[in-house]
Amino acid sequence: MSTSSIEPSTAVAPAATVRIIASPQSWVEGEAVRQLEAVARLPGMRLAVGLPDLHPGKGAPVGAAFESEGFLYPYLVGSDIGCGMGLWDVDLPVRKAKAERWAGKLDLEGPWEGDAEAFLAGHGGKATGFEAALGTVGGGNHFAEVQRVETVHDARVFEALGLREERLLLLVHSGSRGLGEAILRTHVDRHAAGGLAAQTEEARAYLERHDGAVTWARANRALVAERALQGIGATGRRVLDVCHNSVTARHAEGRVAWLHRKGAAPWDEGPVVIPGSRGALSYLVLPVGTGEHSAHSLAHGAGRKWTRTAARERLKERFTAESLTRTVFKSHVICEDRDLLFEEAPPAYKAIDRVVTDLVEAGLVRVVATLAPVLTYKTRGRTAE
DNA sequence: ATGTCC
Repeated sequence: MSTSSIEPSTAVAPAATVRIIASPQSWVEGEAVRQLEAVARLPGMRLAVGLPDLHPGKGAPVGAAFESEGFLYPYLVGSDIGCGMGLWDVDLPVRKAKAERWAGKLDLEGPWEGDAEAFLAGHGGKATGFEAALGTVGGGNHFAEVQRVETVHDARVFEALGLREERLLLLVHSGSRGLGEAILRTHVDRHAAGGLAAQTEEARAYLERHDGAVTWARANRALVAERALQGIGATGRRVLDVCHNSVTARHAEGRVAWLHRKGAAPWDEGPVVIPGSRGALSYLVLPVGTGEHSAHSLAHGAGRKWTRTAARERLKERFTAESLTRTVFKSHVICEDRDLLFEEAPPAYKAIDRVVTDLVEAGLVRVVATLAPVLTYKTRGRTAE
Protein backbone atom coordinates (compact mmCIF):
# COMPACT_ATOMS: atom_id res chain seq x y z
CA MET A 1 0.00 0.00 0.00
CA SER A 2 1.42 3.32 -1.03
CA THR A 3 0.82 6.31 1.18
CA SER A 4 3.23 8.76 -0.40
CA SER A 5 1.69 9.64 -3.73
CA ILE A 6 -0.16 12.90 -3.89
CA GLU A 7 -2.35 13.90 -6.80
CA PRO A 8 -0.75 16.95 -8.43
CA SER A 9 -4.08 18.77 -8.44
CA THR A 10 -4.73 18.16 -4.74
CA ALA A 11 -1.19 19.26 -3.91
CA VAL A 12 -2.00 22.64 -5.41
CA ALA A 13 -5.54 23.06 -4.17
CA PRO A 14 -6.86 20.33 -1.87
CA ALA A 15 -10.44 19.61 -2.83
CA ALA A 16 -13.08 20.09 -0.18
CA THR A 17 -14.84 17.17 1.42
CA VAL A 18 -17.78 16.23 -0.77
CA ARG A 19 -20.77 14.63 0.88
CA ILE A 20 -24.19 13.75 -0.48
CA ILE A 21 -26.90 13.12 2.07
CA ALA A 22 -29.35 11.03 0.06
CA SER A 23 -30.44 7.41 0.10
CA PRO A 24 -30.25 5.41 -3.14
CA GLN A 25 -34.03 5.91 -3.39
CA SER A 26 -33.52 9.65 -3.72
CA TRP A 27 -32.25 9.64 -7.25
CA VAL A 28 -29.65 12.33 -7.89
CA GLU A 29 -28.75 13.33 -11.42
CA GLY A 30 -25.10 12.77 -12.42
CA GLU A 31 -24.78 16.36 -13.62
CA ALA A 32 -25.66 17.62 -10.13
CA VAL A 33 -22.88 15.48 -8.62
CA ARG A 34 -20.40 16.79 -11.19
CA GLN A 35 -21.41 20.36 -10.34
CA LEU A 36 -20.97 19.64 -6.62
CA GLU A 37 -17.49 18.26 -7.25
CA ALA A 38 -16.56 21.26 -9.38
CA VAL A 39 -17.57 23.62 -6.57
CA ALA A 40 -15.46 21.55 -4.16
CA ARG A 41 -12.36 22.42 -6.20
CA LEU A 42 -12.79 26.19 -5.85
CA PRO A 43 -10.06 28.00 -3.87
CA GLY A 44 -10.74 27.98 -0.13
CA MET A 45 -13.57 25.46 -0.33
CA ARG A 46 -13.67 23.12 2.68
CA LEU A 47 -16.98 21.28 2.54
CA ALA A 48 -19.55 20.71 -0.20
CA VAL A 49 -22.77 19.01 0.90
CA GLY A 50 -25.52 17.82 -1.40
CA LEU A 51 -28.91 17.43 0.30
CA PRO A 52 -31.50 14.89 -0.88
CA ASP A 53 -33.16 17.48 -3.15
CA LEU A 54 -29.85 18.06 -4.97
CA HIS A 55 -30.33 18.84 -8.67
CA PRO A 56 -28.38 20.62 -11.41
CA GLY A 57 -28.48 24.39 -11.53
CA LYS A 58 -26.96 27.07 -13.73
CA GLY A 59 -23.31 26.21 -13.13
CA ALA A 60 -23.68 25.41 -9.45
CA PRO A 61 -26.06 22.80 -8.08
CA VAL A 62 -29.26 23.55 -6.17
CA GLY A 63 -30.05 21.75 -2.89
CA ALA A 64 -26.50 22.21 -1.60
CA ALA A 65 -24.46 23.96 1.10
CA PHE A 66 -20.80 24.97 0.86
CA GLU A 67 -18.30 26.07 3.50
CA SER A 68 -15.21 27.99 2.47
CA GLU A 69 -12.42 29.90 4.18
CA GLY A 70 -10.77 33.06 2.90
CA PHE A 71 -13.03 33.39 -0.14
CA LEU A 72 -16.73 33.76 -0.65
CA TYR A 73 -18.67 33.09 -3.84
CA PRO A 74 -21.68 35.25 -4.76
CA TYR A 75 -22.28 33.05 -7.80
CA LEU A 76 -23.01 30.09 -5.50
CA VAL A 77 -25.77 32.03 -3.74
CA GLY A 78 -27.23 32.89 -7.14
CA SER A 79 -29.51 35.70 -8.17
CA ASP A 80 -32.42 35.19 -5.81
CA ILE A 81 -30.55 36.28 -2.69
CA GLY A 82 -32.72 35.90 0.40
CA CYS A 83 -35.27 33.60 -1.20
CA GLY A 84 -37.00 31.45 1.37
CA MET A 85 -40.14 30.19 3.08
CA GLY A 86 -42.43 31.92 5.52
CA LEU A 87 -45.26 30.21 7.41
CA TRP A 88 -48.26 32.02 8.93
CA ASP A 89 -50.82 30.70 11.35
CA VAL A 90 -54.15 31.89 9.93
CA ASP A 91 -56.93 32.97 12.24
CA LEU A 92 -59.54 30.96 10.35
CA PRO A 93 -60.77 27.39 10.81
CA VAL A 94 -60.40 24.89 7.98
CA ARG A 95 -64.17 24.55 7.71
CA LYS A 96 -64.37 28.25 6.73
CA ALA A 97 -62.08 27.71 3.73
CA LYS A 98 -63.63 29.02 0.51
CA ALA A 99 -60.96 28.15 -2.01
CA GLU A 100 -63.01 28.87 -5.12
CA ARG A 101 -64.27 32.21 -3.87
CA TRP A 102 -60.80 33.24 -2.68
CA ALA A 103 -59.26 32.21 -5.98
CA GLY A 104 -61.02 35.06 -7.76
CA LYS A 105 -59.91 37.69 -5.25
CA LEU A 106 -56.20 37.17 -4.86
CA ASP A 107 -53.70 39.41 -6.59
CA LEU A 108 -50.11 38.94 -5.47
CA GLU A 109 -48.54 40.33 -8.64
CA GLY A 110 -49.93 43.78 -9.23
CA PRO A 111 -48.19 46.69 -7.49
CA TRP A 112 -49.13 47.09 -3.86
CA GLU A 113 -51.20 50.19 -3.11
CA GLY A 114 -49.51 51.02 0.17
CA ASP A 115 -46.25 52.72 1.12
CA ALA A 116 -43.68 50.04 0.26
CA GLU A 117 -40.75 52.05 1.59
CA ALA A 118 -42.43 52.45 4.97
CA PHE A 119 -43.32 48.75 5.05
CA LEU A 120 -39.71 47.87 4.30
CA ALA A 121 -38.47 50.23 7.00
CA GLY A 122 -40.84 48.53 9.45
CA HIS A 123 -39.03 45.29 8.70
CA GLY A 124 -35.58 46.78 9.19
CA GLY A 125 -34.83 47.45 5.51
CA LYS A 126 -33.62 50.48 3.57
CA ALA A 127 -34.98 51.64 0.22
CA THR A 128 -33.18 50.06 -2.74
CA GLY A 129 -35.05 51.31 -5.79
CA PHE A 130 -36.91 48.03 -6.15
CA GLU A 131 -39.78 48.89 -3.83
CA ALA A 132 -42.34 48.74 -6.66
CA ALA A 133 -41.92 44.94 -6.56
CA LEU A 134 -42.39 44.63 -2.79
CA GLY A 135 -45.35 42.38 -2.04
CA THR A 136 -45.20 40.52 -5.35
CA VAL A 137 -44.65 36.78 -5.28
CA GLY A 138 -42.53 36.44 -8.43
CA GLY A 139 -42.28 33.61 -10.93
CA GLY A 140 -40.77 30.17 -11.41
CA ASN A 141 -41.24 27.97 -8.37
CA HIS A 142 -42.48 30.80 -6.16
CA PHE A 143 -45.97 30.56 -4.70
CA ALA A 144 -48.30 31.44 -1.85
CA GLU A 145 -50.35 28.54 -0.55
CA VAL A 146 -53.20 28.24 1.92
CA GLN A 147 -52.79 24.93 3.71
CA ARG A 148 -54.49 22.72 6.27
CA VAL A 149 -52.89 20.37 8.76
CA GLU A 150 -52.90 16.80 7.47
CA THR A 151 -51.27 14.93 10.40
CA VAL A 152 -49.61 16.06 13.62
CA HIS A 153 -46.63 13.82 14.37
CA ASP A 154 -45.17 15.71 17.32
CA ALA A 155 -47.96 17.32 19.34
CA ARG A 156 -45.64 18.92 21.88
CA VAL A 157 -43.62 20.87 19.32
CA PHE A 158 -46.74 21.62 17.28
CA GLU A 159 -48.46 23.16 20.29
CA ALA A 160 -45.32 24.96 21.41
CA LEU A 161 -45.40 26.77 18.08
CA GLY A 162 -48.92 27.92 18.95
CA LEU A 163 -50.43 25.90 16.12
CA ARG A 164 -53.88 24.33 16.07
CA GLU A 165 -54.94 21.39 13.97
CA GLU A 166 -58.23 22.96 12.93
CA ARG A 167 -56.70 26.24 11.73
CA LEU A 168 -55.52 27.13 8.27
CA LEU A 169 -51.90 28.01 7.49
CA LEU A 170 -50.30 30.16 4.82
CA LEU A 171 -46.95 29.26 3.27
CA VAL A 172 -45.11 31.86 1.17
CA HIS A 173 -42.16 31.02 -1.07
CA SER A 174 -40.63 34.16 -2.53
CA GLY A 175 -37.40 36.11 -2.72
CA SER A 176 -35.78 39.44 -3.49
CA ARG A 177 -37.18 39.82 -7.04
CA GLY A 178 -35.11 42.20 -9.19
CA LEU A 179 -32.95 43.35 -6.27
CA GLY A 180 -30.98 40.14 -5.75
CA GLU A 181 -30.65 39.72 -9.49
CA ALA A 182 -29.11 43.21 -9.80
CA ILE A 183 -26.66 42.50 -6.97
CA LEU A 184 -25.45 39.28 -8.55
CA ARG A 185 -25.21 40.89 -11.98
CA THR A 186 -22.89 43.58 -10.61
CA HIS A 187 -20.64 40.85 -9.26
CA VAL A 188 -20.76 38.66 -12.36
CA ASP A 189 -19.95 41.59 -14.67
CA ARG A 190 -16.54 41.81 -12.98
CA HIS A 191 -15.82 38.31 -11.72
CA ALA A 192 -18.06 35.85 -13.57
CA ALA A 193 -18.24 32.77 -11.34
CA GLY A 194 -15.06 33.80 -9.49
CA GLY A 195 -15.09 34.51 -5.78
CA LEU A 196 -14.04 37.41 -3.59
CA ALA A 197 -11.19 37.39 -1.09
CA ALA A 198 -13.03 37.70 2.19
CA GLN A 199 -10.99 40.59 3.60
CA THR A 200 -11.48 42.93 0.64
CA GLU A 201 -13.63 46.03 0.37
CA GLU A 202 -15.43 44.38 -2.51
CA ALA A 203 -16.44 41.42 -0.34
CA ARG A 204 -17.63 43.78 2.39
CA ALA A 205 -19.70 45.72 -0.14
CA TYR A 206 -21.22 42.53 -1.55
CA LEU A 207 -22.12 41.26 1.91
CA GLU A 208 -23.77 44.56 2.80
CA ARG A 209 -25.94 44.44 -0.33
CA HIS A 210 -26.55 40.71 0.18
CA ASP A 211 -27.77 41.31 3.74
CA GLY A 212 -30.03 44.08 2.43
CA ALA A 213 -31.53 41.64 -0.08
CA VAL A 214 -32.10 39.05 2.66
CA THR A 215 -33.97 41.69 4.70
CA TRP A 216 -35.88 42.84 1.61
CA ALA A 217 -36.89 39.25 0.73
CA ARG A 218 -38.13 38.62 4.26
CA ALA A 219 -40.17 41.84 4.18
CA ASN A 220 -41.45 40.79 0.76
CA ARG A 221 -42.74 37.47 2.10
CA ALA A 222 -44.40 39.34 4.96
CA LEU A 223 -46.15 41.69 2.52
CA VAL A 224 -47.16 38.86 0.19
CA ALA A 225 -48.63 37.15 3.25
CA GLU A 226 -50.42 40.35 4.31
CA ARG A 227 -51.97 40.73 0.85
CA ALA A 228 -52.96 37.06 0.72
CA LEU A 229 -54.51 37.24 4.19
CA GLN A 230 -56.42 40.38 3.24
CA GLY A 231 -57.65 38.58 0.12
CA ILE A 232 -59.11 35.74 2.16
CA GLY A 233 -60.47 38.06 4.87
CA ALA A 234 -58.25 36.77 7.66
CA THR A 235 -55.41 37.79 9.92
CA GLY A 236 -52.30 35.78 10.59
CA ARG A 237 -49.26 35.36 12.82
CA ARG A 238 -45.83 34.59 11.42
CA VAL A 239 -44.67 31.25 12.80
CA LEU A 240 -41.33 31.03 11.01
CA ASP A 241 -39.41 32.54 8.13
CA VAL A 242 -36.22 30.97 6.78
CA CYS A 243 -33.96 31.84 3.92
CA HIS A 244 -32.51 29.15 1.64
CA ASN A 245 -30.26 31.26 -0.65
CA SER A 246 -27.57 33.13 1.28
CA VAL A 247 -23.99 33.32 2.47
CA THR A 248 -23.31 33.84 6.16
CA ALA A 249 -20.23 33.93 8.36
CA ARG A 250 -19.83 31.15 10.91
CA HIS A 251 -17.29 31.72 13.65
CA ALA A 252 -15.76 28.58 15.15
CA GLU A 253 -12.41 27.84 16.76
CA GLY A 254 -11.13 31.32 16.03
CA ARG A 255 -11.77 30.97 12.31
CA VAL A 256 -14.41 32.29 9.97
CA ALA A 257 -16.17 29.90 7.62
CA TRP A 258 -18.40 31.24 4.85
CA LEU A 259 -21.51 29.14 4.68
CA HIS A 260 -23.17 29.33 1.28
CA ARG A 261 -26.65 27.94 0.94
CA LYS A 262 -28.07 27.40 -2.52
CA GLY A 263 -31.50 25.92 -2.12
CA ALA A 264 -30.65 24.70 1.37
CA ALA A 265 -32.70 25.53 4.46
CA PRO A 266 -30.96 26.40 7.73
CA TRP A 267 -30.53 23.61 10.28
CA ASP A 268 -29.79 26.11 13.06
CA GLU A 269 -32.71 28.56 13.06
CA GLY A 270 -35.52 26.50 14.52
CA PRO A 271 -38.39 24.73 12.72
CA VAL A 272 -38.62 24.93 8.94
CA VAL A 273 -41.18 23.96 6.33
CA ILE A 274 -39.98 21.74 3.50
CA PRO A 275 -42.60 22.22 0.80
CA GLY A 276 -43.78 19.54 -1.55
CA SER A 277 -44.79 20.35 -5.09
CA ARG A 278 -48.32 21.76 -5.44
CA GLY A 279 -49.84 18.29 -5.43
CA ALA A 280 -47.94 16.92 -2.45
CA LEU A 281 -47.73 17.38 1.31
CA SER A 282 -45.40 19.93 2.86
CA TYR A 283 -43.45 18.98 5.99
CA LEU A 284 -43.05 21.07 9.12
CA VAL A 285 -39.84 19.72 10.65
CA LEU A 286 -37.69 20.41 13.71
CA PRO A 287 -33.91 20.20 13.24
CA VAL A 288 -32.26 17.75 15.65
CA GLY A 289 -28.81 16.26 16.30
CA THR A 290 -25.68 18.02 15.14
CA GLY A 291 -25.53 20.07 11.98
CA GLU A 292 -21.82 19.54 11.35
CA HIS A 293 -22.34 16.69 8.92
CA SER A 294 -24.73 18.66 6.68
CA ALA A 295 -23.02 22.08 6.84
CA HIS A 296 -25.79 23.16 9.23
CA SER A 297 -28.29 22.83 6.39
CA LEU A 298 -31.35 20.92 5.26
CA ALA A 299 -33.18 20.15 2.02
CA HIS A 300 -35.37 23.09 0.95
CA GLY A 301 -38.00 21.26 -1.07
CA ALA A 302 -38.71 18.26 -3.24
CA GLY A 303 -36.11 19.14 -5.87
CA ARG A 304 -36.73 19.17 -9.57
CA LYS A 305 -36.63 15.77 -11.30
CA TRP A 306 -37.24 16.97 -14.86
CA THR A 307 -36.06 20.16 -16.52
CA ARG A 308 -38.75 22.70 -17.31
CA THR A 309 -38.53 21.83 -21.00
CA ALA A 310 -38.77 18.09 -20.33
CA ALA A 311 -41.69 18.59 -17.94
CA ARG A 312 -43.65 20.55 -20.55
CA GLU A 313 -43.02 17.96 -23.24
CA ARG A 314 -43.77 14.91 -21.15
CA LEU A 315 -46.72 16.23 -19.17
CA LYS A 316 -48.60 17.84 -22.05
CA GLU A 317 -49.07 14.32 -23.41
CA ARG A 318 -50.47 13.05 -20.14
CA PHE A 319 -52.50 15.91 -18.67
CA THR A 320 -54.72 18.77 -19.73
CA ALA A 321 -53.92 22.19 -18.27
CA GLU A 322 -57.37 22.19 -16.70
CA SER A 323 -56.70 18.93 -14.82
CA LEU A 324 -53.53 20.40 -13.30
CA THR A 325 -55.48 23.22 -11.65
CA ARG A 326 -56.88 20.58 -9.28
CA THR A 327 -54.76 18.28 -7.12
CA VAL A 328 -55.20 14.91 -5.42
CA PHE A 329 -55.98 16.93 -2.28
CA LYS A 330 -58.90 18.58 -4.13
CA SER A 331 -57.06 21.87 -3.80
CA HIS A 332 -57.05 24.63 -6.42
CA VAL A 333 -54.03 25.96 -8.27
CA ILE A 334 -54.21 29.52 -9.63
CA CYS A 335 -51.79 29.41 -12.53
CA GLU A 336 -52.84 31.21 -15.67
CA ASP A 337 -49.52 30.65 -17.36
CA ARG A 338 -50.13 27.37 -19.18
CA ASP A 339 -46.45 26.46 -19.62
CA LEU A 340 -45.71 27.14 -15.96
CA LEU A 341 -48.55 24.84 -14.96
CA PHE A 342 -46.80 21.92 -16.67
CA GLU A 343 -43.31 22.97 -15.53
CA GLU A 344 -44.43 23.03 -11.91
CA ALA A 345 -46.69 19.95 -11.99
CA PRO A 346 -46.09 17.37 -9.24
CA PRO A 347 -44.52 14.70 -11.53
CA ALA A 348 -41.75 17.20 -12.47
CA TYR A 349 -40.50 16.97 -8.87
CA LYS A 350 -39.04 14.23 -6.71
CA ALA A 351 -41.19 12.62 -4.02
CA ILE A 352 -41.05 14.94 -1.00
CA ASP A 353 -41.75 12.02 1.36
CA ARG A 354 -38.50 10.36 0.34
CA VAL A 355 -36.51 13.59 0.65
CA VAL A 356 -37.80 14.11 4.20
CA THR A 357 -37.26 10.44 5.11
CA ASP A 358 -33.65 10.84 4.05
CA LEU A 359 -33.26 13.80 6.41
CA VAL A 360 -34.89 11.84 9.26
CA GLU A 361 -32.64 8.82 8.64
CA ALA A 362 -29.58 11.11 8.54
CA GLY A 363 -30.55 12.26 12.06
CA LEU A 364 -31.13 15.85 10.93
CA VAL A 365 -34.82 16.45 11.58
CA ARG A 366 -37.94 15.22 13.33
CA VAL A 367 -41.27 15.58 11.55
CA VAL A 368 -43.67 17.82 13.48
CA ALA A 369 -46.61 17.82 11.08
CA THR A 370 -47.60 17.38 7.46
CA LEU A 371 -49.54 20.12 5.67
CA ALA A 372 -51.86 19.71 2.69
CA PRO A 373 -52.65 22.36 0.06
CA VAL A 374 -56.03 24.09 0.01
CA LEU A 375 -55.36 26.88 -2.51
CA THR A 376 -52.12 27.61 -4.34
CA TYR A 377 -51.40 30.97 -5.96
CA LYS A 378 -48.81 30.82 -8.74
CA THR A 379 -49.63 33.51 -11.29
CA ARG A 380 -52.45 35.31 -12.99
CA GLY A 381 -50.64 37.08 -15.81
CA ARG A 382 -48.63 35.97 -18.77
CA THR A 383 -51.21 33.72 -20.35
CA ALA A 384 -48.89 32.02 -22.83
CA GLU A 385 -51.00 31.16 -25.86
C1' DA B 1 -34.57 33.30 -10.52
C1' DT B 2 -35.15 38.07 -13.41
C1' DG B 3 -39.74 45.63 -13.65
C1' DT B 4 -37.53 38.16 -17.97
C1' DC B 5 -36.26 38.93 -25.26
C1' DC B 6 -39.56 43.67 -27.98
